[in-house]
Amino acid sequence: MGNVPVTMSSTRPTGRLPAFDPEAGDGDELNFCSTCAFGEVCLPGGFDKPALKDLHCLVEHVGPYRAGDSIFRVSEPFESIFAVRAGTVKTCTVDEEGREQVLGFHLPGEMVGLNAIHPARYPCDAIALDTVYLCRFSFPALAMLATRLPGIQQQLFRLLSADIGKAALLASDYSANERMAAFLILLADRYAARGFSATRFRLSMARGDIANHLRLAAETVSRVLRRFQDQGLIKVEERDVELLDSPQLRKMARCILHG
Amino acid sequence: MGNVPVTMSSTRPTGRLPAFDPEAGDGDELNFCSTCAFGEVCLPGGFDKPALKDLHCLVEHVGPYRAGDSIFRVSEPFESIFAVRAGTVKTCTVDEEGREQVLGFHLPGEMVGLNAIHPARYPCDAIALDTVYLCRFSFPALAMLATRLPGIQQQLFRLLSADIGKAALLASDYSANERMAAFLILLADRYAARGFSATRFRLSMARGDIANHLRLAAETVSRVLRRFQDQGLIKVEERDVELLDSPQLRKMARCILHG
DNA sequence: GCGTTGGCTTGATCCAGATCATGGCCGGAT
DNA sequence: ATCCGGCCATGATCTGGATCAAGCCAACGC
Repeated sequence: MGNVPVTMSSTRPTGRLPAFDPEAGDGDELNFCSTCAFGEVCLPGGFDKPALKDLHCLVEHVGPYRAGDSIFRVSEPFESIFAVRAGTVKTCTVDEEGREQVLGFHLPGEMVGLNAIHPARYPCDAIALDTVYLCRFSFPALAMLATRLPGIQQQLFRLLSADIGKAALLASDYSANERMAAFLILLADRYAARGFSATRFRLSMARGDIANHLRLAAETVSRVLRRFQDQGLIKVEERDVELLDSPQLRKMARCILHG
Repeated sequence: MGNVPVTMSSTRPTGRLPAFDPEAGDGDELNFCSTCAFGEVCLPGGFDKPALKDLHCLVEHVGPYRAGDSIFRVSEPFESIFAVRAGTVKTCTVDEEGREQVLGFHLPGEMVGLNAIHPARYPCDAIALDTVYLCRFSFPALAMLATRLPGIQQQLFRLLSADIGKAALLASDYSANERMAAFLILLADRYAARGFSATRFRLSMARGDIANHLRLAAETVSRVLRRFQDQGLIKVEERDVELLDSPQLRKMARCILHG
């Protein structure tokens, strides 16, 4: 692994808070999750010390992956699920005409690979969009542990169930404005849930990826972002975004975020 | 429950195979799943007899529901998941403008309610489209049982994971023809997996529901079905469909069904 | 230096499918 | 019988966003 120059955010003042140092010690087996920065999110709850110790034996810290590296590829046999510790992961399928289909983006604290349990093979590619560090969980081992620790089983059920809902969100038929607003608000909420800024963050994915994910043309994404900026809703500079009027954006997106 | 006149299919010769009689005895606790017609599908695997007995204590047969009856409503507290024994269930959300959004249709042998685990409340309505019989599983009890029986835990993980993939399918951006073809082929495959005819079946949902689910206008659904019929791909009569050229339909849909 | 390449923006045009309007059919209520 | 409402089909028109085309800019290799 050696000495890795972690240049997570280079110059501009983004919302990234504590300069996460993945090379720091993982802590002892009783509280590694607290140094893992997102441990209490990906496997929360008041686990007692033996439970944490069991988890610690199970998890494997992997990375760094560089932008463009693949974490797993479609049709590889399913073995592990991953939690993002740092960076952003894109999951996507490629149909036989070579057209890419972006399934989603995974931020720090979120899981990747849950959709592979059923087919027992990864149904999609997982690609690092920037410098990515992961926690890797052998799924068979995790499932075995879950039979002993109901809290972990419960958390796995919750994570899986939540992903069903997430996947359904984007399935509906809404306007380009509504979809873009919902995308920005969802990102903001997810960053906020992880302790990052909810108003300033970096779009680690290319415009084309956003477009693909929202089922729009890249040109439309450009135009909608510009429109939002002209209306004073956001400020865009390269890939850095600042939400200037989140309430208004949320209002535009409320039909998608239902509730 | 009394003597219920089960008129599952009234006159026309659909693909429905064995006239399922939900009033028949549920069998003893050692093999109730074999009389439940779909038991080996919703909870398959070679469970030993004690496992089956445990399951039997857990499951509750409910129904009949009539067309339009709700099985659960959005925001009701989550308590149970359901397996469809007979009939078709539609799940849908309604946004605050009153616009309906059809999430999916659930055929015999399929589960309903898995997306409610995470929010701990049902995130959608579940509506019977015709005469519906269900198996009801208390989820807390099922989860508890799953800690003792790894096979059941495994199956729950698989079901949840499969639903993520299913939800992602319709999320992509394809033409009306492709979406309609995929819809028909998926229905055929799902019926086939349950032992029904893969070429003749009944669309228990209204055209408007299909349209909504596929993010099309009802008029477009009409036109596409007519076009398919004119091309000799299918034969439509009211809500009964016969697939005349499944390979061609599958070819049209292959980009959605990826693989 | 210069050309190249990839990501992004902007304008002009086009089209699949939405929307609007109409009418037919069927089944249940009066 | 008659009415009414839900469902479905079909033709005419409209439009949001895709597509095509052109150009900008920064990073990179030679």
